[in-house]
Amino acid sequence: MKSSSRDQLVRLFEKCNSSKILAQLQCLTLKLGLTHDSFFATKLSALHSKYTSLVQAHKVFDETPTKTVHLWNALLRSYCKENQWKQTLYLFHDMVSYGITKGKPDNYTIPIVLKACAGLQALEFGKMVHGFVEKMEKTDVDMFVGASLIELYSKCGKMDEAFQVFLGFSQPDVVMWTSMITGYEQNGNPEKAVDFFSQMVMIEHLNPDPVTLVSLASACTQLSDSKLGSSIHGFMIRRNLDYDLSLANSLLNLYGKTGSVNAAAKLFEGMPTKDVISWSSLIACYSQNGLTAEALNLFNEMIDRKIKFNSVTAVGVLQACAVACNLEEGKRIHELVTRKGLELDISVSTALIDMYMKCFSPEEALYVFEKMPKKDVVSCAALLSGYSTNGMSFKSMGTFNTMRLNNIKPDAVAMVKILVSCSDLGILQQALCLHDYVIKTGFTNNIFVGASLIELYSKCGNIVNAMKVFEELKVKDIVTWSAIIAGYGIQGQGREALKLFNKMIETSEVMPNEVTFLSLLSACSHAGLIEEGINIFNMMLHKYRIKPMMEHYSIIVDLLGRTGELDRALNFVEKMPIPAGPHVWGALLGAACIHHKSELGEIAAKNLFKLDPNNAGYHILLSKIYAVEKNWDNVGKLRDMVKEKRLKKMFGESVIEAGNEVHSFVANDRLHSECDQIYRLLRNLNVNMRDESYSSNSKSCLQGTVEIV
DNA sequence: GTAAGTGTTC
Repeated sequence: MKSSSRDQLVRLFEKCNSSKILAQLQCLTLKLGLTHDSFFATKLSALHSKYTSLVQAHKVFDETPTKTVHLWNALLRSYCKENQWKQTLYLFHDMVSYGITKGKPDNYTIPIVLKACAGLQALEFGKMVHGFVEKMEKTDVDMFVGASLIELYSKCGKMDEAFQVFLGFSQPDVVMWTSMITGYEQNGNPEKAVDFFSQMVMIEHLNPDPVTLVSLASACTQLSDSKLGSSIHGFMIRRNLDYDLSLANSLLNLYGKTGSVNAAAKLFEGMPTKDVISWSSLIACYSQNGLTAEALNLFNEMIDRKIKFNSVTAVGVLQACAVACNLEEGKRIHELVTRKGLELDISVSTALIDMYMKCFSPEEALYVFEKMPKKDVVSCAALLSGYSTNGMSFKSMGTFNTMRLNNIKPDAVAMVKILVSCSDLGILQQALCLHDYVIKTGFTNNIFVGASLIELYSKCGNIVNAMKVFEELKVKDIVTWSAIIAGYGIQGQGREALKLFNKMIETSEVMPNEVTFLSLLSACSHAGLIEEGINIFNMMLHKYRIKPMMEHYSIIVDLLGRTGELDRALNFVEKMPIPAGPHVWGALLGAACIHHKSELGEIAAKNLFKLDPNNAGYHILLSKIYAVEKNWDNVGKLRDMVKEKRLKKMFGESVIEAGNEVHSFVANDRLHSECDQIYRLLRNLNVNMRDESYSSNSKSCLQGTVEIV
């Protein structure tokens, strides 16, 4: 009788799927006097953690006198599932010290405990558990334990140790292989991850499952290998795995990151089920590939279809607003996000700051920043770099100081942003301090930081230090090479820049890219090296097969133009394979202005007024050409046009360091306390320059402007 | 009972 009611109860427990049924089952167990039966206690504890609470689960555990391994395991698993890793470890400690009634920690216990260790990155505790495993009979250790050990070591960044565990098994299963692949992928070694995958499939003839393919797809994302990615997609379809949501989502991400927008959209269309991750991934894919309208449309579709979005979705769509410079939509999403209470999420706030900064609304960005309950490196970096894009780099330095006061340590990206902001200011004193800081914080060998430091010193006029930084870099990549080449260019030392370029070609295996050529061409332009510049341009085209961008064309026009080769410049523009953009015509207009060629100026201006009608600078340049010719009628017409269109010219601001002070000036500035003396000195300089027959053109004074247009 | 998927500053 008793045994049959016990069997019935077992069956009822199997069917339990709600807290209500659980409560009834608990009553029934009590009535039948089976609460102390460790089997039911274990079941009750597990069900409580699933349907009610951990507290209830723990209560059942406490009230059970016979604590079997199963009961312990159930409670450990409950804590671990709730990510209460510390509690899990305390509990395990109790279990081995004094708590256990029957048996000892087993193959079920170890993976739970190891998971908690991995979550806490508690390597020492994990090693102790490993020691525990090593004392077990080898035949008793199963592959669940093996996979968990691999996960522990891989989460602690110890792939060598993970590999040793892996080698300890003669026939590792798919999960163990996958754990290794995931480990390498997550520790920044995607090549090795792909290697292990090939071995597993080609040599061991094991069948990858969806999880294996997810990890492989992540590795492909890191490698930007969309080819291998598509073959995963093919494999997935052949094996009918396309129902696997995680796998489809990770492919969606892969396509997005490798710029295969159409493939991503097609995959998304065909997915039988989609979750918030699928939607967010495609929105981010659109944003990151510049299809901002598509990103916004998809987000709006989500709202229309009442699909709930989360903070990740918000970040993706805010990026679209930032890229599109769409302040209106940005504000609307800010409101939506606030209504959902997501605006305090640190990454949403950061995306908002970035969006407002890129939409030229630094006040709004600061408002979001100040409301953040907790600031981190990334949000500070977003604010700091936003100030520099809004021409307020002096505020960036203030933000950097706030960071230091709040003990927020910059990472490599933040460091780059700080250095770039300082470059805008061109303050050598500050540059030296920052360099010192870079050394102290150990960023000296980061190539991105190195390149920014080189640029900083160049812009502060200290090429010696720029070169020192360059020479001390252990690894020199194309970015650092281009930075030092550009540095010499800024100094007007075009020949040195060319020498460095040749040295790079001869002594290293680094291949020049479009940025390198931009730096080189601009160096030639600043130094007036016409033929060298043309040669470099041809070399880029024919030897390196790099397709010139608009910037390359405009530099060549600038180079020809400022050296007086105006016919060649116009001829060059007319032969361009793509229609010339505003910068190209602008360079031509600038050249026409320096050399007083009103006819050429008119050609350029005609195109510019079409391409960039609201730019006051071009109107002013043309009017200056007319002024030199004393063609006051046309000057007047242009001035009227500017007034009529209400165009405003942006002020160019100069900053100079004298002693320990930084002074800033704009054109015709009379605000400085020593203004009279400054203008007196300028006049003297002008006289001296004329005496030295320097070909300054005080009538147009446009040399600086040509670079800006 | 073990392995996996989207996001913030370059």
